[in-house]
Amino acid sequence: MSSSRTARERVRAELTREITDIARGQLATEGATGLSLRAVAREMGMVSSAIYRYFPSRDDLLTALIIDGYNALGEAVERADAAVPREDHTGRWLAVCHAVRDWALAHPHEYALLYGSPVPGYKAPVDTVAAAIRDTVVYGRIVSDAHGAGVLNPPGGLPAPPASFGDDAGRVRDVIPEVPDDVISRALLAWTGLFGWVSFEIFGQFNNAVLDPATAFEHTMRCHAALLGLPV
Amino acid sequence: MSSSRTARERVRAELTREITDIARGQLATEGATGLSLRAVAREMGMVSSAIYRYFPSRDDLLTALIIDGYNALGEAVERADAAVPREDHTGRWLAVCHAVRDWALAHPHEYALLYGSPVPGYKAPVDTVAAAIRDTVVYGRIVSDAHGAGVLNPPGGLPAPPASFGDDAGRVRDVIPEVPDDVISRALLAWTGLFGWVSFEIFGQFNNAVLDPATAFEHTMRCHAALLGLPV
DNA sequence: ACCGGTCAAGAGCAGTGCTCTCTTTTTCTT
DNA sequence: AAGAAAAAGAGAGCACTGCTCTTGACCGGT
Repeated sequence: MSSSRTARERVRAELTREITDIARGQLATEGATGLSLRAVAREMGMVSSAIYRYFPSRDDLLTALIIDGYNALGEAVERADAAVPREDHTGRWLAVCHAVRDWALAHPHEYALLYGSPVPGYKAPVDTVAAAIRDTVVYGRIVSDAHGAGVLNPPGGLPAPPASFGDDAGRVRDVIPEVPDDVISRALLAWTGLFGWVSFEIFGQFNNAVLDPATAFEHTMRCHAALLGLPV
Repeated sequence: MSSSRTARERVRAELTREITDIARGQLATEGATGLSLRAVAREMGMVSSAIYRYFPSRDDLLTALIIDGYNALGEAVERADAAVPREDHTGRWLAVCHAVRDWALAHPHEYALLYGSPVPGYKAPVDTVAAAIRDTVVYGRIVSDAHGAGVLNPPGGLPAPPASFGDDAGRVRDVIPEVPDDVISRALLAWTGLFGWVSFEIFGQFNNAVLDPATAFEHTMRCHAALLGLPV
């Protein structure tokens, strides 16, 4: 019977969840390298070796946390996008920007795990990629929708992407369907600009020069919207 | 006599340098968290406790490496800028962009140390800040020169920064002197965009979508130049 | 009633940062 | 020049880490 099997399976799932929860707590307070399997076990009243029944190594636990993080961020971004009328493309872009920044501010260590230096000796398994692009997919749909609605009106004077960009543009088109190369190029600029800003802020790169980042962020993201061609 | 004093001081300076060199090597191959004082000592034929005569803690060693890294990057950026005619502001900007990217590609772990997640429990001492802004100072001078020469011609349609941005703009003006708020705002956008791109590339955030990053990077930085108002 | 799979527990290995003490070497002072 | 003082190396040791292996308990299906 599957119910008897689930009896065991269920406590296993619950323990697994408890482990990741405690680990996430440690991550939040100590950061990625401060995450200790033994400390997690201690907090659970378990012996350290028992954890290995659930996660074969520390890296596997980290991977679980990374996937959770990507999903949490992706969900926040999805929710922010969904709260804005579909045809308000600029509003959707700004909502996504704020969702990313707010989530990063609320979970700096998790953000660092996702978008900071990769943990040394750690290579992201394929499982993470699907979760990793959740936010990107939302963003791609906004750009795609705006282009489809014919509201993209980029400022003049921008150089056109070289023909050799076509191959990469084709691959990026998987997440930003049906837009020409130059839109893809500008979309990449805005996307890297968003995360570049947030990373600067979270990682303390502004060196006390920007004390009111909320204001500067809002305005910079508005500029990015204008560069993309969104109406501002 | 100072020469007798330097006898000891000199071997001390040399050993200090040897420690940082070996540590940098470990950093390059293993990454920041893989850096081990004991391993450094072993490689020097020293006993681990002796290292503590030179660096009171692992974090202090890391700080030294961070300062070295900022200086190395800053120097690369300064050289790249100096190799371009002063009045070719666009060329200087592109030279700086390529210098940053090339240095990051050549020293990914060091780049991660500087611009990735801050090492947990580690906060940058004040000493690092001076070294940290070397590249920024070069960049600021380019923007300042271009504005002074009257060649900045940004595309229309960009929103103007809000008045509340003025305070932060004033502080940023320390490194980008004598330019109005809107130029500072655009300069911040380009600067964060540059590092956002490089971080995405170095940290593997492009997820196999951008296989020819050199081309896309060059074009994106050209776009940033145009947005700044530089002639392209 | 038994038997096979699952799990917790504990000991143990190799490694880490760091501290303390002890000895040797070098430098400064008298 | 001799002795005091400062600096540096060596080594043992503490508390911690990830991880492995073995042992013994429990639990569900035949």
